[in-house]
Amino acid sequence: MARRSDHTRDQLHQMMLDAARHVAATDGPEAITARRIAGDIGYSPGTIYQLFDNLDALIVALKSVILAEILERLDAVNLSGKVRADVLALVDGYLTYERDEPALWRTLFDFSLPGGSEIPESFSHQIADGLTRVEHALAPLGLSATEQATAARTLWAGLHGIISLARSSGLARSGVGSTDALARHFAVTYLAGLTAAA
Amino acid sequence: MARRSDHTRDQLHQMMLDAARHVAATDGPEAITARRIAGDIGYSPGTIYQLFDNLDALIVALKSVILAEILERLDAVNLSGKVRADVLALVDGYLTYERDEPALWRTLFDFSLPGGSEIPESFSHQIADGLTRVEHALAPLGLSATEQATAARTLWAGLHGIISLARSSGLARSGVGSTDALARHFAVTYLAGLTAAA
DNA sequence: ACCTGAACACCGTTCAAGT
DNA sequence: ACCTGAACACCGTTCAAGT
Repeated sequence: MARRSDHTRDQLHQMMLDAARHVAATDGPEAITARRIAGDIGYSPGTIYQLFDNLDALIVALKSVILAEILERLDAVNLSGKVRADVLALVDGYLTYERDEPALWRTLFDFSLPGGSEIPESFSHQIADGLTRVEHALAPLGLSATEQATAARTLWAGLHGIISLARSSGLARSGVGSTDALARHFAVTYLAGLTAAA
Repeated sequence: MARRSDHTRDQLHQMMLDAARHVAATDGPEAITARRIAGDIGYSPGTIYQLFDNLDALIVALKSVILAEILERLDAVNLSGKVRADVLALVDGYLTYERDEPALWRTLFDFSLPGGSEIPESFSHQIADGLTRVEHALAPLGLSATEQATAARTLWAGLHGIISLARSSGLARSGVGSTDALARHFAVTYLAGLTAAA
């Protein structure tokens, strides 16, 4: 058998990404295999390699989809102009995504690609996009461009670390409150430090 | 062939851990395979399963070794009683380990185990140990026990997030300085926020 | 041109067989 | 009792063969 052309190249690409997202969300990123994805869309494993260089490339593309979903959450936040409230709203949006789709969050951050896999251009671009949202929320502080960029990155990374360690090593324990409380404490305290220094 | 008893059970356990550490440090955690570890110590793959339930259990044991090495770095820091300097010294110790042994750092944090793998008791205990070091550095601030525990966890997780994202997505870019600078900025600013609030 | 599916070189893990 | 190594059920990836 061969030569079906039931779907265009773009359709096939999308079907594979959709299948991969579903598998990751349902059974975790480690359940993404060439045979599984191909089977789920009714094609043979070999077909994947017509659309992607290899399975890692498909997973990287999926990561990009997930990151875009997180950015959507951040975009849904209406900025009030009050820095503290706006940063907390962004933090909440991020926390909410992680709670809604823990397996996808894990696919994005917890599932590292083997060896010296390159960070694709588009990926860095998306991260920069997310950081821009945070910078907007910080704008009323009137920091210098460098300070603002540094602050956005620190907030982003700090929040990431709290969620990451909470998931993998039970960081939030006995009396220090929930992960959410820790994340909010971090954001508020860091902001206090920023303004105290200025 | 069979029944060699060239080594005791404990020796074999240690040899496997040593081999795994060497493989991870040299070729990364993904290079740890049963055949590779067994071959490196001159045994057959099956022997591994006499010492460990499965390969993941061996990797978890290796993670514990790596975490212990990090704790050693923190222990090597002499506390002066000046909070800012002491916290920065701990941060430096941590950053130094990551720079000295990036592949081992990756083995500990970047290499997640499949599925619902449990966090072993001893692991949480080691993390708590590390947090205690940070709490000691914070002691002069005279925070309540809860505040101190929260602050130590926030510093630990925030630093982790900065290193983690710096490695995986080029967080430190254009004008915001190095990962080290970002880490120090975070620690100093968070501490400023802590004392400003008090 | 597009797709298949068998084949290759790997995995983790098990377990009968050997000493 | 301890260890082997072939075997099983998986991987990712390739590519001759089919339409």
